[in-house]
Amino acid sequence: MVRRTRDKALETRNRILDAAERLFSEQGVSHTSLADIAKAAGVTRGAIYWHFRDKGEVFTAMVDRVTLPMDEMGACGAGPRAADPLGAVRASALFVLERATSDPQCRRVFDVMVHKCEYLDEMVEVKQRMAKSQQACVRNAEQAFRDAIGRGQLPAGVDPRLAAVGLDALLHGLITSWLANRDYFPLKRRAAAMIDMYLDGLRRAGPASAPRSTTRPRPKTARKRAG
Amino acid sequence: MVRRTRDKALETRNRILDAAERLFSEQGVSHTSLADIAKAAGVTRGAIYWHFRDKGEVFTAMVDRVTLPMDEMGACGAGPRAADPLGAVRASALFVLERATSDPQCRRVFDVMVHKCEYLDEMVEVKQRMAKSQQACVRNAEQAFRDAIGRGQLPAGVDPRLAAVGLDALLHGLITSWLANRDYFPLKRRAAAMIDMYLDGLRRAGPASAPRSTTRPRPKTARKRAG
DNA sequence: GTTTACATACATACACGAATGTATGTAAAG
DNA sequence: CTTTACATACATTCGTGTATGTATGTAAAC
Repeated sequence: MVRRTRDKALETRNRILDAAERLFSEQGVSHTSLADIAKAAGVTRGAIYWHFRDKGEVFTAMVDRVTLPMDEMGACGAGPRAADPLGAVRASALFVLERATSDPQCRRVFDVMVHKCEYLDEMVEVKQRMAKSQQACVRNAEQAFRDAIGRGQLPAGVDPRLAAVGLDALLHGLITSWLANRDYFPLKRRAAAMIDMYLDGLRRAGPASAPRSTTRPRPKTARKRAG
Repeated sequence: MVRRTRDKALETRNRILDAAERLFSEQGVSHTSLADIAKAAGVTRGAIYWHFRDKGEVFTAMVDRVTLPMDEMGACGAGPRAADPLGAVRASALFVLERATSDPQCRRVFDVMVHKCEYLDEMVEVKQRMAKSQQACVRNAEQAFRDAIGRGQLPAGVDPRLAAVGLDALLHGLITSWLANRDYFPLKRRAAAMIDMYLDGLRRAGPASAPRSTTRPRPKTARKRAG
């Protein structure tokens, strides 16, 4: 069995990536050899070396096939012309969690990216892909929060940047924890409640929102600079 | 140079772990060989095999040396007898972030655990260590929130479990994102503001905290079960 | 306080498989 | 007939595990 037509070749390429996706998710990236992938895909290593330069290229190609959870955040239109920016953020966040928990391929690949690979210098491409995804998420949320303040949906005391970074961290933390142990928290069922809890907290924030805690640290005479 | 006394042997063991910590953090776990570690520690592989069974044991020993960020959460006394449970949570959370950002060894090891190793079946010990740390954090926060409701520090509408999981996710997400890219957000400087934003949100939560968003999805006739 | 006997704390050397990259073969598509 | 899309074969490196050597600490016997 040798040369197939162009589309057959593409199909072979996808079978390789499918196999890589499964094996990476089962055994981790560095513990999966190209021989393993070839065997699982029903081809030889020669086929892999024809389509990709090395394992790193297989990995990035596998990642490039899917839409990451946070990518949904930038997609959902929370632009300045949206009538309900806060609602858009809510919908986007729910979409992110929905995709992360329900789309099997997205879930598998993201799990590999978070828990089954090591980020060294050679992984810059994938790392930057993730960083871009995150930055888009934060920027979008920040803009939406700013708009929400302008439209009176949020009090002026809210720091849009802080709120956006917090939302991103919350989503990221939820997804990664849930992927590490799905019994830990029923993320799908409680996703809406979690997002609403966070957004409601912003909505009700007072202008001078200082905690009234009694054990709050007294202001020291000399304050250390924190970087 | 051969057999040193007992304390010299312990020193050798620590030098091996120090080298492993550095190399794991620089090159990742699976891309670091025992020969690399031995060379960096100024010993031979024989010394490593004397102190540890294999690389996995080196890794877990390295992890066991340090206190993880979330471990601080369980340590800070937020027990039922605390007069100010919410303040205790705040202090604990700040302590977690402070340790994660300021203690170089904690930061390095946690970075390795999060971004520089792959969690396969063989890594159960370390994975469970992390899970335990997280569960203790959530349990502690949940109890504190419950106490806070009892003492009137939080409105009764707050779901303690939800708030605790959210806080843990927020902390975890902040730390991991910051470790991946420290320029992304000045975590040390804004840690207190971030925690206060979250806790203030809980404090001001109304009893029926339904979002007033106009783009909120209409209730469908048939609701999908979310698991 | 030597000597004996053994355990400790490594260093050295070797044997093996595993993984990679490359070079080459080859049959079908265009 | 050339290029494509692989398969096959080979060379080499790398990492591991283990076996073995060996000098020292250490404790007891005498």
